[in-house]
Amino acid sequence: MTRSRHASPLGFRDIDDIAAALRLRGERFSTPRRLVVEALFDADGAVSAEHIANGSDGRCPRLDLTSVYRTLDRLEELGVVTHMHVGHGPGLYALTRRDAPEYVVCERCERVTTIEPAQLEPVRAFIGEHFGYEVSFGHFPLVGICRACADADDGGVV
Amino acid sequence: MTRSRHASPLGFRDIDDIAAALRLRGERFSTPRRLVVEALFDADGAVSAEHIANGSDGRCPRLDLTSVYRTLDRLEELGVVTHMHVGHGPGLYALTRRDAPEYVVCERCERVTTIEPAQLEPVRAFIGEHFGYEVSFGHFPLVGICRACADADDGGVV
DNA sequence: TTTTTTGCAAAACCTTTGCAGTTGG
DNA sequence: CCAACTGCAAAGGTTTTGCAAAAAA
Repeated sequence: MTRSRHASPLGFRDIDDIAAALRLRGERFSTPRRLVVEALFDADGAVSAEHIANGSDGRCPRLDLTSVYRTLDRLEELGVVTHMHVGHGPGLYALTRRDAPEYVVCERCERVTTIEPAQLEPVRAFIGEHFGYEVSFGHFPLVGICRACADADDGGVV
Repeated sequence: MTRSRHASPLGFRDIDDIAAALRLRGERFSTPRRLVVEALFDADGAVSAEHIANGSDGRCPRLDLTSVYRTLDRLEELGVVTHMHVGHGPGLYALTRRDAPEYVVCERCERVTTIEPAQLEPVRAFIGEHFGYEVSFGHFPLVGICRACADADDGGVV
């Protein structure tokens, strides 16, 4: 099993890895920055800046929202963080994954499903061929109705 | 050619049609509302509330932004208007088309391409089958890079 | 005349900017 | 010590809400 040290789903293995990347660029790894990164490691999926600023729902000390946004911006420039836009809500941030996932979001319940880019290759090819666009669903996810919500409709409306 | 009176691409044929629909619901067809509707008829594609409020680039009198938003909301409830979200910008409004078009937007130049829903049926089927979502691209359009911008990249970056 | 609609002001929401003080290295 | 970072305050862009004045029917 001589696998790469980067076999994990994350581009950066741990907090120290990210701290090192920051220091390498002359940036500092302050307490607020550490808290933001920890919040992202702890998070179950993508979270809003406010979620992080509020202490990940009480799991860590509160931070200033501005600092969180600034930290997330820096981390995104570094490639450590990626954000996406779900519906009308705030931007959602997550640690960058090496395989750059794409998403489908339910516009009813906001459920987010992660998809491996390779699985969407047929869609990308079709749209490229027929309409001349190179589409991607990492920043602005696909939007639709998930099966559960569709089934709920059947029960309620029909 | 005994086609339906509704053969036009619009669900409502003209301004009087919309005025009638409003009055039918006990609503009034005021001057501001008429101006909003005229702006939509005049518009080349979907436009922002601000574009309408500012008089569609001088082609009609200025209106209060709030009233424009309220009018657009009412018209949307009536089914006369539909809005969509393009990138990070403001919502864009257009008269509802009977064939409910879908869109692809270039995230670089904001070019919006209209697509007949039938043409995207293969995409819808694929995503429904593989991921269990009924997707649509009328409210949150597909996002990608158009050919022109992709070609520009080739020139500049390579 | 009566009910709806308007316009203005203010606020809500998400995000960015400016700046003085704090902190990491 | 000094550059980088933080927190606060304020503002920017989009949209919503409250309310008194105006207008439609």
